[in-house]
Amino acid sequence: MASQVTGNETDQVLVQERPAPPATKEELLYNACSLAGKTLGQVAHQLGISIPENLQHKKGWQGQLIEKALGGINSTFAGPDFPELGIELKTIPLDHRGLPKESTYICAIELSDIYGQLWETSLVYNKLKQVLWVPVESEQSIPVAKRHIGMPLLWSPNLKQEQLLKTDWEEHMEKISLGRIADITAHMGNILQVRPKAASGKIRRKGSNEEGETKDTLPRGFYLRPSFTSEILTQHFIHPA
DNA sequence: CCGTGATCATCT
DNA sequence: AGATGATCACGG
Repeated sequence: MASQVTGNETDQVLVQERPAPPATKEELLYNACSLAGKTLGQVAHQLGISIPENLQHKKGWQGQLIEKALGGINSTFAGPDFPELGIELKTIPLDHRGLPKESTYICAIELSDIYGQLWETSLVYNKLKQVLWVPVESEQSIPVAKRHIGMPLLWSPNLKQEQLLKTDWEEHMEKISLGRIADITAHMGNILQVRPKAASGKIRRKGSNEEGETKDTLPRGFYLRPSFTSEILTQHFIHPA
């Protein structure tokens, strides 16, 4: 990986290595643990990345920062961030109580060639079967640079969780395969919801149902509800009430 | 344009 | 306050 020189050279030239992709999950987890307790500002500075005042126009900034810090692939690849390890990286914004502030985006929903898809080979399952959660302090009152990174959690769904995910996914996919994606709202799904995922509400994309018909629809994505990600985190991190 | 990284802005 | 629907930036 390329190294780079940070801006200030008054004391010495600070050369920071862009971490190479980790070879093992132990290495990835170790690296993620070493970020815990640091601020986003510290990590950004080490990587020579400028820090935005707010995330209004930089919505994916934290996620991309942590991804770079851990040597994840930087692309539009529709699969886990660490393909060799089969691990997906997700930063998760926490409020002052330590609870998730937002839903968690999983992936775009295919609108073609969906007939006969199985849960076991779905993109949702492939992304969620092993996730490295990296909590980030995300109260808006805290300047972006001062927000702390928390202890990471390498998680895989347990049987109950996987069953819930599968059930939701199958219900959503059945509607979609019948050409009824427009009928799906974010109210549906116990833990996995379907919400718009586009640059704007005006975007339209061709889809097709099992009869080969096409229609224009607003692109959608799968998201995990905050109540579910909260459950994931609290399984492992006990915090006082 | 599309999929990734997500959070924003508004309504209930 | 919490959730839903809408939106922003970037790389390919």
